[in-house]
Amino acid sequence: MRYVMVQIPNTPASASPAPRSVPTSADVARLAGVSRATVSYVLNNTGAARISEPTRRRVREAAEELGYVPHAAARSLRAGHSRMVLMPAPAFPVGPLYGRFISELQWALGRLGYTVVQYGSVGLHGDEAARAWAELRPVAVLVPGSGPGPRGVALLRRAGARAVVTVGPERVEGAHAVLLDHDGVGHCAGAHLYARGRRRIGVVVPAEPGLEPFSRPRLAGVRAALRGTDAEVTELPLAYEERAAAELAASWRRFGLDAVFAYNDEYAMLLMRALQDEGVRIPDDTAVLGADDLMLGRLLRPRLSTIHIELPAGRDLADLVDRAVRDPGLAPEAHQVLGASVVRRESS
Amino acid sequence: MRYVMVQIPNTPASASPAPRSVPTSADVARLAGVSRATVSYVLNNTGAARISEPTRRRVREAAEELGYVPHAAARSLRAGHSRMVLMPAPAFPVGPLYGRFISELQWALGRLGYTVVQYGSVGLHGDEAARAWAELRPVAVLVPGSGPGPRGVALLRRAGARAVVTVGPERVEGAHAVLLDHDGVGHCAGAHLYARGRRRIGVVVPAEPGLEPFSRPRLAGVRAALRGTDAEVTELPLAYEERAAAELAASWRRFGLDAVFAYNDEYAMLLMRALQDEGVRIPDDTAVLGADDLMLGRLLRPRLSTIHIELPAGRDLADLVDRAVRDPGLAPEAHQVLGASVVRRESS
DNA sequence: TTGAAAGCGCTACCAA
DNA sequence: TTGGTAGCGCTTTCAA
Repeated sequence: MRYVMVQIPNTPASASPAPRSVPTSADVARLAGVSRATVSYVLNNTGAARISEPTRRRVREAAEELGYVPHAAARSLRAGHSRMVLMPAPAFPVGPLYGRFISELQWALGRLGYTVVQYGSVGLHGDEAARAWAELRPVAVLVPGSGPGPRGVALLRRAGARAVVTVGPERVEGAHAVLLDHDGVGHCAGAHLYARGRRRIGVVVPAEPGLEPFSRPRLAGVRAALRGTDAEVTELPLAYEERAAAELAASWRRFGLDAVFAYNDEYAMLLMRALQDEGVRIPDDTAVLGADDLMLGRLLRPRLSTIHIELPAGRDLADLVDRAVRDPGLAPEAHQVLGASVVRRESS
Repeated sequence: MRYVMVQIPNTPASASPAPRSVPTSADVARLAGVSRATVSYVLNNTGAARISEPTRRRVREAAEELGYVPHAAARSLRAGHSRMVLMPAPAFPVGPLYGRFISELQWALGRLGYTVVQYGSVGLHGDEAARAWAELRPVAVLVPGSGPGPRGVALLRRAGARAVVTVGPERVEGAHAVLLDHDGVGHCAGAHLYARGRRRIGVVVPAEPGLEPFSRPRLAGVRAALRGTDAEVTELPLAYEERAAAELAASWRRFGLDAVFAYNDEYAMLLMRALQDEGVRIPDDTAVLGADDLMLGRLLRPRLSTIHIELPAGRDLADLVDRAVRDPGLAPEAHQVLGASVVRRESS
């Protein structure tokens, strides 16, 4: 079905008024009968007690009357810096876990006086994206997922970014890094399944593009956990579609797997359903393990075992950004996020 | 468990170099031995063939060498307008449906030469938020959910926004509106359940804050669909937690409901599981109907009936924004989004 | 073919 | 206690 926009008749009253020009501080000054400097002093509460109360009132009233709003770009141009923290909007589909993390982070940065802006750099890649971000002269850049290369980071720093922080699986030269330990997630999964006596272990790798930075380390972590044991790891590419899951399940017995780590809870649900439809018993024939500890895992039957992931607290990350901004000489640090832990339920 | 940041020792090589000042077009001009005007001409390809090729090369090389990146704020200050489309980041948790919509929209606006910026205005409300947005002097503002009031819209327009578009359930004076027809979703749900012979119909209303703009109209739509019939509607507040669902399910028989419209597929899954655990047969005792047509509905047993929602195509919305920007005199239009349709599976 | 200079809106220094 | 003014980085008109 094709979506169609249907225009609804407007009430005559809603015709827009003639567009006037945007009021500036000069307009406010004129109306209040003072200079632009005075306006600036009053509206920013600088030079504190040095402006008389009547003047202040006149200025404020004039600003109110004109609907004056300061021009952020002009202000930061003059100031030579901004309080903007730029966050490229991630290209991959974000789950609820990550969404909450972003919210919390924005809130924490807001408390510290920063303005968080998510920039949709669709279609831009690598250094090109970094260039686009640099044009905005953010005071800090917070890049989720696999970000710019070292050249991009250098570019951003030259453009005045006092901190570049990547949040993802790998470290980038010149940038602070919050390393999301996806290897650890995989390791945790592998160790758990091994401890449960499983030896032929499948690992789902999403076919969707953009998830490689997460899926690769998770797979590698499973491999690492089982290295030197008698267990065997099989990589299972899987698209997030019913058909793909059904096909995988149809050839399941051929793989001879007694366990599968399904990348996350959503893929686990998809696969588990397909396996059940195929008559595979869970966990008797095959154990299924998810990750992210989403609500839906608790609602499945058998209840889904999962890897609980503790993301960095938004406050901590905000503090890191703030520290780096205040002290740009601060050598880029790498921080390892801890927090992968098994939540065993019924599927493993 | 508390998350902890662990600092990893740095390689000595990663110490940051002395921070130099940000190169400007004047620096480029100096290095290339030309004037700033020439630099501007070359880097923007203006005044087309009027600069000699050798000069162009010198300028480009100088820019490259310095890592020059133009200053967007200075540029738009001079130009008197920007190409920034501001989108307040929604406060409510966005589902995959909405996430895809945003992506598509960003892409489409990007194609039209706009820069999409999501602004995290956590903690700001109403006119205060509008003021914060206005400071950025966006050329257009695209507000998802329940946005600013008429005063906020007026403020934005005075600050130079050539288009204010709300995407949500209600219309705001002075703004273009894309009306997401949540009433229609509820209506569709009510009509379907009635047609299936159900007469005592529950409607889940999420207890989570921020979802009211969607849940209220959906409830109202169900009521509207059943007005004048012998069917009865019961409002069921429900938090997105297992316990809450279990409690609701425990007292289910007391309600005597033979159908429930569960707000969306996720709440439906939550409730359906609780009902099944309670021994309620679906759909025999109670029909369950979700909304949003997510993948997970297809994976439930019985398969979840749902309301498929066709969101506006990003391209269409981008076109609306573009039209409004090009012709600011354009009277605010309201567009009704069509596209609620039943997908009957097994749960109803 | 290139340069000089004005000015976008704002703030901060210095003078009155 | 208030005003004049320079200048942030950029583009664009006018002159050379």
